[in-house]
Amino acid sequence: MPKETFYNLPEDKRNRIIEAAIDEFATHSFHTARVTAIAEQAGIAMGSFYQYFEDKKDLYKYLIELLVEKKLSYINSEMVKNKDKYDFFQLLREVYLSGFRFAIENPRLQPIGMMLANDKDLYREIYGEHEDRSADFFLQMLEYGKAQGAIDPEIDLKIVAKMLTGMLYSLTDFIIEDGKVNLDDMKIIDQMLYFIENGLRKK
Amino acid sequence: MPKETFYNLPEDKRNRIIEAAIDEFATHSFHTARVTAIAEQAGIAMGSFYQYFEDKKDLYKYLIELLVEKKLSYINSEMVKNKDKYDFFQLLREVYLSGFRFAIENPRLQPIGMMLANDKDLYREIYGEHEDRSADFFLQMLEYGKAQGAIDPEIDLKIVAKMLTGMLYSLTDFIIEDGKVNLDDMKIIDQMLYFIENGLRKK
Amino acid sequence: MPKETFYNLPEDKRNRIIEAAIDEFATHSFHTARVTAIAEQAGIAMGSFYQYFEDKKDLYKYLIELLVEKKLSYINSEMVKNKDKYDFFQLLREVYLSGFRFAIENPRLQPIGMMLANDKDLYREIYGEHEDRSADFFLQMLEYGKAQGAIDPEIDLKIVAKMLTGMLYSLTDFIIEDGKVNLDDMKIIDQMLYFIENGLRKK
Amino acid sequence: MPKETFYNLPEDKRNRIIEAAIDEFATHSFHTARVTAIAEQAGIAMGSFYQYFEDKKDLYKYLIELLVEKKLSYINSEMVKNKDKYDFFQLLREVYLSGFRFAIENPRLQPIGMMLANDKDLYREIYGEHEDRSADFFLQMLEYGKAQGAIDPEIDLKIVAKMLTGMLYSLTDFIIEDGKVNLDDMKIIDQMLYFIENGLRKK
DNA sequence: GATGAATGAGGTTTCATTCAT
DNA sequence: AATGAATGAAACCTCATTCAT
Repeated sequence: MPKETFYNLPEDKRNRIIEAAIDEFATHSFHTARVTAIAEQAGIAMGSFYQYFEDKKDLYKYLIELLVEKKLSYINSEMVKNKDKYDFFQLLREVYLSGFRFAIENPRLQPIGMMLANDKDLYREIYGEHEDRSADFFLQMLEYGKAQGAIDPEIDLKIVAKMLTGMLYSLTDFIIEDGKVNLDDMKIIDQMLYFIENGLRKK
Repeated sequence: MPKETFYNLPEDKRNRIIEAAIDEFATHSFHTARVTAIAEQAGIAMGSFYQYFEDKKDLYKYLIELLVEKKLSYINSEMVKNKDKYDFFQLLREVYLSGFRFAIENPRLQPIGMMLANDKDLYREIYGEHEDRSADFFLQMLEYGKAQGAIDPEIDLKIVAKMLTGMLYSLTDFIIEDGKVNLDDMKIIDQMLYFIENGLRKK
Repeated sequence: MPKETFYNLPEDKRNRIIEAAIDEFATHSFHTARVTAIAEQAGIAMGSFYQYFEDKKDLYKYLIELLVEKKLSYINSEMVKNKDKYDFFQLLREVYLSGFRFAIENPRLQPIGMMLANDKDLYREIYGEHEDRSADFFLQMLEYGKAQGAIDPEIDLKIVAKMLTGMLYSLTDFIIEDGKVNLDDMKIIDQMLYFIENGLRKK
Repeated sequence: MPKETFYNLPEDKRNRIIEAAIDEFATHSFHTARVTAIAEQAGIAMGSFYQYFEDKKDLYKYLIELLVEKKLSYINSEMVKNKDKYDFFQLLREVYLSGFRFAIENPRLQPIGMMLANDKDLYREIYGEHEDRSADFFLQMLEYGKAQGAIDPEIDLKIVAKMLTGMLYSLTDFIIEDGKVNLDDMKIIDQMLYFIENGLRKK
């Protein structure tokens, strides 16, 4: 919740600040990130920062909100576009794929999320007791898949949701690290899907 | 690489320092961890700390080394004991299981590893360019399994190694969070294995 | 000495500013009082403030002047109305009484005066070397009383003037703190007068 | 409550810090007093300050405690020495006199007390709900005097206690301002006593 | 004249590390 | 070798005042 003043800023400057904040939080944890660095890089005076935001945490929360929103809209738009065309596993593929695409197009955002996930106190301050939102998301998908009869009913969905989350993160990391992955040949996705599908599909 | 003096310390005091360090680094990132807190909790003088270690990072590296060693020996001892009795999937089960057991018995060590994994700079400083040691470990296992003919040859092992790593971390986290998981009923493991095995096994 | 612009303001706005300033200076010392708070509460823009006043001190001086004026006129009007009807002690009673009444009716002004009295530097900046204007006032009264023959000639008027000042302040504070004092029963005044009169009256 | 470290300091340095603090708080309110100035004047590093005290308020509270203690012991020693020799008014004289002496010998302490008295929030933080400790002190004395039959029973002691407090402060201020008052000629005290005694004594 | 964003000096506090005993 | 005080470089944040529209 930035202050009014922030929203009144010319878009250009507002963006500079957001970009600077992303840069800083992508390379530093919340605690080691320096307000000074953000202000400097954004080309504003220290004092100005505090006219836009209550404090460092205020900016951080705002940023997280922004990123989540961006990512969700990104993923959903893909899903919504194709919802009817796919069965559960194709849907899952889309989710992973859009996740990867998002990460590739916004490589600085990945570490921010990872760092937040690792600062339990901060995470709780932002999301309350919601343990893990990503797993929740997968859990819903899985329940949908189960209802469709696509998933082996023997399988504990809660555990699989956790596993899918972990895999998504690891692979995303892998893909970004690698840098030069070309998602279009889809091999990595297919490999992964092949693995998951065999693991889940009802026989 | 602590200084000579550290190794010359009576075991009792050395342990107190290590325990204090674990406590601090388990609840704080490298940067927010305070040397003062460690010294205090260990019951040594601030000045003494710098007679045992070069600086904070020195202690940290040493600690990481220690933990890795401890974990590896933990896992390996289990494996070695049973190596001949199991096929690849049973081996994998043992690896995961011992990973969980280790985490449950040493719950403070998990967050330390997670935090390190998220501080790329620090990670690199410790492991050089070695991207991900856990994935390396799984990769070796997978190659062994492939050689045994247990694994579907279609599958890209490098990717699966990453996935296995991610799953292991996520599930470990899940198990620790939950707190009251009783590994003895093995259900969670079986669920997971069921999933993985279907995903990998040669048909 | 506010700027021209201030005096040109519509009375309503001018009053809002004065009221806001009183509120702020009644609850904060000169240094801790915030211009921002005053502007905000008065409903004017920060920039406007500096078009009305040179700076914070400018407003403050103006305010003090205003308050002194208000208080003096308050007291004098009572006195003047009744001057001929009373002897010295009755006059003194009126002074104290009107002092109390003023404080009760304007409870926010009391702390402002107290705080100023305690900031010697500020006080001097406003009143120059005039040590203590309240004592001066009492001194004049006392001299008048002495001339009338009402006061014991043995008594050093300068000292008594100081004492009367101190008592007035303390009692005013006492009365305001108490909150629910009903001046109409006059008991507190009579008690005080009884004490003072015995102390001063010529025998 | 300073930290251990402060008490372990060589007396010389400890005194330098106390002196510097007195200097700063005698000329600035709690809020405008600067830790920097104290450290500088005491000739210690900024960081050292925070090894001796929790924060600025910690030092301030300690200082107040110190001053109160000093003043009380000062007054009491005088009283105790002479308790049996004097009747109520002589005792009162001693109290005032020792109050003046204390102020003259410790002229920097007076403004500190005055400023505290004017910062209601701070005062309450230090003394809880105790409205006014000085008035309490006088009230006890007056009750003692009344019991002895020295004081006119018509008089409301609570009010007089307040008045005595106010007078004491005003006169102390007067005396210090004046600078060159020679208490030994006692005239000022006698004047004041003459006034008070007439006001209170039973007739 | 009015507005409110921009500025930056200045203050408190933290903590890794050094130093003196 | 052990101690623990000393140091000072940051970091965050506040607010009076100026500036640009």
